[in-house]
Amino acid sequence: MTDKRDEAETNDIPPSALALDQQLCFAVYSAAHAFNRTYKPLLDAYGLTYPQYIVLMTLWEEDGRTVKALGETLGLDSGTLSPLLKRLEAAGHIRRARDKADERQVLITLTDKGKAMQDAAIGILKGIRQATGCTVENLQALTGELQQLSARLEAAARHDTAA
Amino acid sequence: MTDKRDEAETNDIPPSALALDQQLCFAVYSAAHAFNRTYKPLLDAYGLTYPQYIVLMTLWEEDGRTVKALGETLGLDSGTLSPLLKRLEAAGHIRRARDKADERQVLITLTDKGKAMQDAAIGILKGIRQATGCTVENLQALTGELQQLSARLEAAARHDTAA
DNA sequence: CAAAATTAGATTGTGCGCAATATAATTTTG
DNA sequence: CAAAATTATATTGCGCACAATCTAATTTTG
Repeated sequence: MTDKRDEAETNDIPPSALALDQQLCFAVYSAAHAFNRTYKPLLDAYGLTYPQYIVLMTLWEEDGRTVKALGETLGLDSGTLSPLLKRLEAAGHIRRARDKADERQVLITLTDKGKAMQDAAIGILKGIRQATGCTVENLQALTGELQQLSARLEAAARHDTAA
Repeated sequence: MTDKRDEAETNDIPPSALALDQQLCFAVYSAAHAFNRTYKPLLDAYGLTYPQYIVLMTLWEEDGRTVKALGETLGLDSGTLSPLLKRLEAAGHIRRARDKADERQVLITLTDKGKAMQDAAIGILKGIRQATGCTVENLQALTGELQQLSARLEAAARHDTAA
């Protein structure tokens, strides 16, 4: 067993490594699409998309957040959130209002309709869990590994950009 | 330890389960974005997007495929692929030509430029592996788990649609 | 073989997702 | 306190992603 010699262990790339079905990035990309396709019929019943749904989830955890705070939690910028939030407002789930204290900020608050969606979310969550076919422990383990992976990828991106 | 009683094990949902950071779907969604952000600077150098890149990867494995075959491999439909393939053709990476034997089909073939990108892909792959901070074994294990997850999600979606 | 059904792609419309830019409000500095 | 820098959000443009629809080609059926 050769011990890890710094980068040596990541540098021996066999030709077969370019095969699509061996790449983690593609497995993640496909799983994201698979989740989206699973959520779609469940969310269509409420006229929501998955990104809109996770915005509501964020607000259920803490209402009255700014657009910036939502963006940091979800990893999305204003170019994505601004129109999305307008659609959520048009659908009656949220209200958008400039902060009186700092008019640069827009505070997002749930309407009664937006709060009520939380009840439906329990049912949706059950449907998704069943579709994954995973035990709760299995779900938690995989979730944790992906969170670590994302953190490392973002850290690497930050390093390269900063350098 | 209570044995699994059919659905019982998936039905006890504590309120905290709606927390965003406990959801596998969001971990997958975030990891997909993180990968995309990591790939972007590497692919920008060649004027490619990640979806365009995986189309090329598919063609490196087997050239001369139809749009439908590409769509089945990648999980994408013609609404996504048609314009994407036109951009890849405009950039000189592929050629599109109707099949003489069956004029409904369009055969996609790599140009020399498209084949040459395969050399650059090795370097990109190294950069990505380093950014993940994972060992090869770790990458393979996670990839396998996600492939199983996607398969179960797609199977569940197919069941529900068919029923 | 002609009508009906199926199949492959392309097109249109809507909604992300993000870079680049613009605008307005606030904070920092000289 | 006024000019400069920073901050928060909005807008624009481009590229996925997918449902719905359309056209043309092929296959199936009567």
